Amino acid sequence: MLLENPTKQAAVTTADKVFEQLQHAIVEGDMAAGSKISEPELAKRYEISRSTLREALNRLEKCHLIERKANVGSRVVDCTIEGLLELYITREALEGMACRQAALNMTEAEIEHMQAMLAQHADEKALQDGVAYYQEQGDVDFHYKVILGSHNQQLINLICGQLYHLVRMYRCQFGMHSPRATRAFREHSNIIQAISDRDGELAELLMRRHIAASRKNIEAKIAQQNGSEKQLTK
Amino acid sequence: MLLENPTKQAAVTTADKVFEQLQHAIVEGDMAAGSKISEPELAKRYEISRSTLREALNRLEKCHLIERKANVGSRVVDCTIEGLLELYITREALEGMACRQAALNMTEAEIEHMQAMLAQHADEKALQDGVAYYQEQGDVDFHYKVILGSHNQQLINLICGQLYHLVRMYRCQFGMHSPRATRAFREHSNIIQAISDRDGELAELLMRRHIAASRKNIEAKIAQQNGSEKQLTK
DNA sequence: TTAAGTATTATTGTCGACAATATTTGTTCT
DNA sequence: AGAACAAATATTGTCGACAATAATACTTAA
Repeated sequence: MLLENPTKQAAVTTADKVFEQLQHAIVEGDMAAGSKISEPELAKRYEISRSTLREALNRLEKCHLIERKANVGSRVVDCTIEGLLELYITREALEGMACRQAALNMTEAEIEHMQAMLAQHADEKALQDGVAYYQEQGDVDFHYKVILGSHNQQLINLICGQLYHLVRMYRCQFGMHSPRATRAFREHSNIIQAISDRDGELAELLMRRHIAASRKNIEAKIAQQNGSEKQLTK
Repeated sequence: MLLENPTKQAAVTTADKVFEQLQHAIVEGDMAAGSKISEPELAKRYEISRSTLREALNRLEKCHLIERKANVGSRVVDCTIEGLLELYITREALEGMACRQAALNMTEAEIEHMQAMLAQHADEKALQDGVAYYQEQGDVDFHYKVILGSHNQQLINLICGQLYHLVRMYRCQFGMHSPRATRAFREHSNIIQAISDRDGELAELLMRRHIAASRKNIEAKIAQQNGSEKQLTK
């Protein structure tokens, strides 16, 4: 089975479980982006006390899914185009470096495993051409493997523990399903090659271009959406 | 007056104040790195309830100064050489990108202000040659200005709100006072020039080299310390 | 004496109530 | 009628107590 987030550990406390539920609700848009959060109401809905709810809210704040102001309260972050661009620029920096480190630090076994994963995705792609889900999951898996391969706990925490929740939120809310299957596959392949060659500089460059391409793809889709919306409301 | 952290806002709630005190205590080493945190004891010492202490602990965890395990408790992060290297590699990625964005997004007024600041530091340097404090503060100010100049809230939050607390902690605990005054000054000068020329690519490259140089400087110092320690214990 | 198991203690997680602050509603004056 | 001020309401911040889990100390058996 493919993990949603390779860095997360089992939710043992009730605050953990509520945190995960709220996380899903925010990412999927069940809790509207930008909406205010009422502690008494949420606590009642999840049948927990405000203390443990606040504990859960603190974790949501840690991965930048909500924002708190003293004596005022919490709001779900809102998804803006500016925010999306900022997020992808940050990803470019962090994942680019992670990829460079992966080229330096990954074990041969890890590299072989990633190559096998890519081959498997290639088969699935050939089989279920057009079905975006596996490709989507494949993309996420690929990026996680590279990040973990950096063997840099700081980078791993920042990207997997914080940024990726926001990335998933934007993907859900803007309805992105990474439809650049064949091109992304080729890019992944080239990146793995660079890592396998232990060419950190090239690996970083390729990863940055890969993410930049993804960003531009999303930008185009948003521009397109805005265009059709304008036509509808006209 | 020079701000310690340009992104922080006034501490209004008592949890905020305790958070700041604990932050100082951890950064300066008054709370030993790696030591366990007893909630009842700390709450008693600061004369607050456990609830507000836990609120403060949550913020400390947000900037990676403590680590929590469910049903076990919190520990102050420990300063290892590996952690230091990971931190600087992450800085290289994030501040490099911030510098590139600053070259694209800073206003002319901001650039002029930064040039003026550099000139002032030059005077101070000439006047108080050898006094490292102002140079240290100058370095911090310079980096903050560049980061804020990126106009990228994501980068600003990550670097100023999270990484820099750890950076200060390492600087304090390892007794670093950035003694590469003249060289750092020249590097700052070149970076500002690149920003002023709106050359994002060069700006990023120079910033990355600047941070890498700082990292190597610290590495050398640590190696030197270890050497003398070995001699002492021999 | 050591090891394992059990009982005890201490620490963390969760709860409901109160205090302090912000927001809303209602009133009064211009 | 609109704006400014005041009262009432609701929300967040803080507190102390209880429940659940982990760490410790003790007892017992091999």
